[in-house]
Amino acid sequence: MPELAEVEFYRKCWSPGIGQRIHAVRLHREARIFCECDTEEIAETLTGSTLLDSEARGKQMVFRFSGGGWLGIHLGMTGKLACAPLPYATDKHEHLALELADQVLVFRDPRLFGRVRFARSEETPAWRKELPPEVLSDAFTLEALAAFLQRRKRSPLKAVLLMQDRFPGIGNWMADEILWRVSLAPTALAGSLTPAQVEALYCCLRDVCRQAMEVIGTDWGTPPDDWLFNHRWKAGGDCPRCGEALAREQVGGRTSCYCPVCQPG
DNA sequence: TACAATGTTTTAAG
DNA sequence: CCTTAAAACATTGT
Repeated sequence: MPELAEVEFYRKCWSPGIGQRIHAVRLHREARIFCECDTEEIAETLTGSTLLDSEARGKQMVFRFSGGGWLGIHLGMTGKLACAPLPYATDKHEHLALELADQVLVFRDPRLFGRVRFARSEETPAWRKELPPEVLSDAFTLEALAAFLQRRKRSPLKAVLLMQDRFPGIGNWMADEILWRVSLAPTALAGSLTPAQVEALYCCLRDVCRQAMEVIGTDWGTPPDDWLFNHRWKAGGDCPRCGEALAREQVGGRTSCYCPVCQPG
């Protein structure tokens, strides 16, 4: 489920815990999401510590704790964060719970595609330092985009936009939204764009990210009806621009929704 | 029943 | 070494 703006929304779900002491840590040590972690170290470090702050970069979140704890969370396809009042009922898909005085911060993920990383250190851990530039940052330049498209010139645009090492936070719906707005077919090869098309793509990329953060990242609002977003999810939708029936096709291993009229292949 | 689901990673092939 | 495509992962809902 979560892409750039949804991740930002979920990150803030734990903000009620900032400045609060963690009284107890419960985790499913055998869950796949902890396969890169020392779960003993997590419980040991976080119990009695205080949640200091959090930050999202693309789909990668990090929560910082007193005592040097760095908790990295990736939500995968079905992960969610929530803050619930105590007492509360747990369930089998909950893998991590941080109990505060009268609330609990929970991470649940039925499909287990999410990942947790952890470090205990004063310095920023390597896995947090080595992140690609955000799409909305100054470091994300038109030139960098053009160079990347050239490097992946034989791949379909849809597949390229999903590459997190260049477009952190972009996921299936955002990639479709971007390509629909810029009127490029998901199957168009990355190396086939004119300079003008590359520049248009650059602008749409940033616009979609910016607007998604405003609409969804703050309070999970519904985007305006002139976005592809509201029409793309199930078969039978019509293009909000021209009214044509939207098409769905596997591109880059994912179902892509597009308008065959506005985005001719 | 069978398939698809807002995501990565690994493997294999070119 | 680099790029690209496909399979695998685990579970739920249609």
